Amino acid sequence: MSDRVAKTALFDGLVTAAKALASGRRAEIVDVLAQGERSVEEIADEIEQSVANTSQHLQQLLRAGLVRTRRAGNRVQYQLAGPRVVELWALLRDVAAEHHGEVERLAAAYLGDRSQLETITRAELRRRLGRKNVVVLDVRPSREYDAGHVMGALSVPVDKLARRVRDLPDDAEIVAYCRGPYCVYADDAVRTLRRRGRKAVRLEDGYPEWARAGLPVEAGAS
Amino acid sequence: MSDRVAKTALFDGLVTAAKALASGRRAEIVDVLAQGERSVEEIADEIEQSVANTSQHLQQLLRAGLVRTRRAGNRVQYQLAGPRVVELWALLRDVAAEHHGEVERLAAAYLGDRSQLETITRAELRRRLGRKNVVVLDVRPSREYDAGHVMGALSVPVDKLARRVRDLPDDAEIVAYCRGPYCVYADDAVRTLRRRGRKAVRLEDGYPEWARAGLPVEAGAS
DNA sequence: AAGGAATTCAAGTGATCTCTTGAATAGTCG
DNA sequence: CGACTATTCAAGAGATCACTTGAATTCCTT
Repeated sequence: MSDRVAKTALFDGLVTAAKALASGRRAEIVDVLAQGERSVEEIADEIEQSVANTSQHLQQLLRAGLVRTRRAGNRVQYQLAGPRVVELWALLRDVAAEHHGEVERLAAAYLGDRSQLETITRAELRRRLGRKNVVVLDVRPSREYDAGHVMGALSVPVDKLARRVRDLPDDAEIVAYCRGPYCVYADDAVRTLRRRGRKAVRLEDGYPEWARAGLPVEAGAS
Repeated sequence: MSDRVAKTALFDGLVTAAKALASGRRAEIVDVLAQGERSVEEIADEIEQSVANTSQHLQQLLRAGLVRTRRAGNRVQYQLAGPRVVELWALLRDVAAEHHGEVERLAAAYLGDRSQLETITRAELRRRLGRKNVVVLDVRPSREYDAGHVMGALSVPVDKLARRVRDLPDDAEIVAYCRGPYCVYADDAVRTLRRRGRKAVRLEDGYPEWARAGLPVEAGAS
């Protein structure tokens, strides 16, 4: 085999992970799986694609080794193959945000105007953790909270937030977080809370990044 | 604009860097540019593609923001847009090696049997740096050495190694490095040296990774 | 062992990607 | 200012990709 052929094959191989993530739909899948394992149908639902199409995307992620399966009852549960995958997805996003101007405009179109929403870093949240009158709110679906959440956080899924605002201490500073930097839930939560006169900010990214950074987490229902 | 349309566009946008790196040829380009800036023709030569095709690949990398240009004399010099790009390429490679079994086989086909070649980590090289009778050999083309190399390394391009073996101290332990973990130069160098009875090992990765890790470097001709 | 739900497979269509060829452009240097 | 060279553009061929539809598997449950 000539050197050129072998080198071509090697670099084409080294690039499998990029190929696997070179589709917005597969990136969405990785983003969801970073919150915990899911069946094919649940993923299809989340990314709003047909089950057949979703299954094919999952096969590709599987072939690239980014994802693993496990049978549970009569469904197949997919999960990320390891922490490096979350890392890769995060870096990819960051590079796009840093080097590809377009992203900002697209984010604004999907998330709305964020300029009024204050964010804090993981380090800052870490510092505030456990302080009196700081409340950390996990606004993801409760199943994701159960699978793992920031130590001491309360589970209040966005769609239930309006009804539960009154349960939160009046004078608390509220920090909301959700799936990641481009997840709408925390934005919506902060807007809802501020409209009701609460002090609320959002964590700049989400649970997967917090966990990956080795910061304190816990699991289980509230 | 519906949420689904906006979300689709956002995730498609977040994935631009993956798309840009989803081609083995473009990955080769990034790998070369990690050694320093190059003109289109030089890159075309390195990746063994036509100039027109190479130019188009470069335009794609440019549009994704992974690469920058600068005019120098009557040619255009391309360079990587920032250190995150090297980081991304390295992570991509690592994930492929870790999760995609195929890579090992492809690497063996291109690089030959590596099982006899001892490697050391950056940390280990760092420790040996400056010790008596340890010689660090940069076996890349001398231009790449000039652009930046491991502190204290000697420049001996592989194609000149055979002639210069006798200049190396007899009893030295030799550490060779080149462009990265899948670069042939250091492998060839170590094989040549061992055939001649020298103690030689290779650094597990290359100069870009060393520099990115903030380890001691210097620039300029020897 | 049969019924049934979840998942995967297969085939087809339109869009996108890679590389080629040949020509156009732009910018430097004499 | 004009010639020359490096780079880019444009159009086209063949391969690959994303999604659809409809059917086939698989394997749990009863």
